[in-house]
Formats: sequence, structure tokens, C-alpha cells
Amino acid sequence: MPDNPQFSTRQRILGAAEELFAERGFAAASLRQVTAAAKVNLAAVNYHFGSKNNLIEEVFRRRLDELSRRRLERLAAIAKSDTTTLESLLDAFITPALELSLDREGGSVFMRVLARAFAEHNSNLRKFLSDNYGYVLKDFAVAFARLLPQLDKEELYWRLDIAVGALTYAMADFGMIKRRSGESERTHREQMAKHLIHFTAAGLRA
Amino acid sequence: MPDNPQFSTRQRILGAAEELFAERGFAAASLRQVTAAAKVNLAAVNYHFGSKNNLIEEVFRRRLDELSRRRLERLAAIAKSDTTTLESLLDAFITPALELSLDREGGSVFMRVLARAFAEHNSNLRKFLSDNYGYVLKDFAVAFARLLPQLDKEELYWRLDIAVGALTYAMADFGMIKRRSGESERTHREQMAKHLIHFTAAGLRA
DNA sequence: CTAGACTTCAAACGATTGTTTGAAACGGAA
DNA sequence: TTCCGTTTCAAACAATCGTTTGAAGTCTAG
Repeated sequence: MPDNPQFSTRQRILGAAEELFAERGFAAASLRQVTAAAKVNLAAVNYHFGSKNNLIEEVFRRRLDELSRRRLERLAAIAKSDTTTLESLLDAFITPALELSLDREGGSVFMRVLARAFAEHNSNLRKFLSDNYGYVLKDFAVAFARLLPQLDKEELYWRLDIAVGALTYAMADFGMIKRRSGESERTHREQMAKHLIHFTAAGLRA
Repeated sequence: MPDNPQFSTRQRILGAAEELFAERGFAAASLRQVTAAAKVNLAAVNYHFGSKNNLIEEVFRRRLDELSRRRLERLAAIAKSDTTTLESLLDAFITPALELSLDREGGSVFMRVLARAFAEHNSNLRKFLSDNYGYVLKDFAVAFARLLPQLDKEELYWRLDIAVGALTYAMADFGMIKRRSGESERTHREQMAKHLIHFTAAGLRA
């Protein structure tokens, strides 16, 4: 896809950068590798994005704007109901990421890029993510708090922190479980999401 | 510590490399930065370790040899008993890592380096870790299987995979929870281990 | 004291990094 | 067609990368 001439230079660069960032990390993926994969001139990155750092942020923005919107959309749809369960809340958080990872146009690697952002201690990147998308986690935390009134604030935050870790790690496919040969990518990821919700709900409730 | 002249050149390089790998990643931490932090000549790395890749592997070997030994030691101590609980198994896995992270001599950053190894898709590094330390996870998996007979093999692997993810993420301190101002590093990490065991045990049992 | 192995050092190697430049090519409006 | 803003291009910038070299320094065994 990143080298498909029917897409614009901007889009091809974003696609190639996303794949190489997932594969090699932000520092190790060079602009020459990115532009070569995108079949685009080296200078195009600085022309369209200004710098490598801006390109990195734009790779996040392209996916996270819609991902956050869909998550909050689902959250709003269930939060008003008084029959909301922990599982439905976790589903509202996970399913949009699952759909993104099943997107044909390269969404499958973005979750790996996102997980790298946690591994990077890069404070600029963390601040960028927190400033622009931190409110999503905040809104979910409020909804979780309503469903877990027996937990005091500190206890709740510990558990949500651990839950986010499990989700991040699993959605990035860092684990050891490989997709079985007869199994499609879709059913593999759906299985993972199912186990993830079951496991995390139990951990939050315990 | 890494620049303390009472330690050997080898040890100072390993200490400085560990810190910089945790902070910036394997690719972004240059040998010039490492040797400068260790107050050692640039050529000392290639003299003592041969190459940057060998240095990376040696950073892991220095910590993982003893960490694996301690984990299996605790596993052996409880596995024979027939009153073994999920919590005690998780404790056997987590406590040695906790002790390492509280080590005065820089062990606290190693867990971050270890988590980076998961984020890196580097197949050489993953193979090195799997070949040399994979048996530890295998032994623990057998012990978990005995305690969770109601789970079939596939179900068990999914849950262990998710559990390892939660442990890796939390021990690397990737989460958003910051140590409270009045709290020591030790009690903060002990709190984290306690919550981690509680959460994960519930997820495995659910 | 000397011989010889071990360790450290400054300097340089070619390769690669992100970024900048100015000209060439492009494409719709007048 | 002529014009002009937008985009692409090859080439070069200084800086930094991992690695190698050969000499200088250090230390212990004989």
C-alpha cells in the first residue's frame, strides 16, 4: 500500500513510516528507508511534514483521532444505560482498536507503533499523547469508577493501570502466541479480544 | 555508579549501557554516549565485548542469569507442596524481579530494558532471549497448568500470555501511576507487586 | 630489572543520519 | 500559450554512527 501510486505522497509517506516505526522503532527507522519504501523523494518528508518529529506525531494523529472518537462514541452509547457491565465498558474500549487493527489499509501495524510509544521514555511524545488523547482514558476511568464503587480511588487507579498495560501489550501482539495456521487474522484477533475482556474484567472485579 | 572508578571498565560499560538502553532504546543509544557516561575510552566497548550487539546481549545476560536462577529456586521450593496457590506461583515469578528492581546497583532500570526487548521486533534479540531463558517460562507454565486443570491448553496459553504482558508492562513502570511524594521507591514497588499478583490471579482463575 | 601479555588511548575509517538548497517538473487559471 | 503556485528532484550539508588501527601505557611473572 505505501508504494501504491494511487495514493498521495503524504499518505504513502505516512503508511511507510508507520510500518517502519512498528518494525524498527522511531530512531532506527531512517527517513531514507521511509522514502524508499514509499517510492518518494527524500526531501518530500521535510517538505510535507517539516521534520521527522512532526512526521512521527502525524502518524499518531492520523489513527488516534478516529480511534478516540469511536471509543467515546461507544462509551456514550452505553454509559447512560444503568445495565452497563464491566465487560461492555471494556468492549467499548477494545473493539474500536480491534477494528482498526483489522483495517485493510495498514491499521494492523499501528497498534505496535502505539505500544512503542509507551516503551519509549521520550517525554515529548508522551506529553503529545497525554495532551491530545488523555481525555479518553479519563472519561473511561469515570465510567469504571461508577461500576466499581467498592474500590477506593487509589485501588481503582492501580487496577486500571494494570489493565491498560495488559491491553496495550496484547493489542500490539507482543506476546508469544502465534496465529494458528488454519486460522484467519480476523478470528485470531477476535479470540484475543474475547480473552482480553474476560481476563481484565475479572482482574478489575477481584 | 557507571562512572565510579572503583568498578572495572567492563562493569562501568555494562552499567552505563543499561541506563542508556532503558532511556533511549538500543538503536538510539550510541557507543559514544555509553563510553562517555562510563568515563571510558570509545574503543573499550569493541575491545571488551567485540561489538555493540554483543554488548546488548551481555547487558541481558548479566541480570537474567541470576533472575532466572532465583525464579526457578522459588518455583522449586513451592511446587512440591500440594498447598500451592496461584498467588504463591505469581509471587515466585514476581518477587525476584521486584528484588532486582530494588537493587542499589542499577537493577531498577533493567526491567525497562527487558520490556524494550519485547517492543523491539528484533528477531535476533528475541531468539537470544528465547533460546537462553525460555525454559523459565516453560517451567512456570507447567506449574500453572497443574493449578488450573479446568482450563484446556489453548485457554491456559491465552491467559498466561496476557498475564506476562501485564507483568512486563507494570514492572517496566510504563504505566501512568507515579510514585506518591511521601512514598519510598521500595514501598511503591511493593504496592505494585501486591496489586499485580491480586489482579493477575483473578484473571487466570476467572 | 626486564619481557610480555593485557588494557587504554587518540585518531581516523567509510557509511549513514536529518536537514537544506536551488533548479526542474507539474498542473490549473488567465 | 503564458503564468504562477505547488510539488518533486538530485545533490550536497555538517554531524554522528560503529568499527578499526597502531602506538602508548600498565601490570605481573620470571
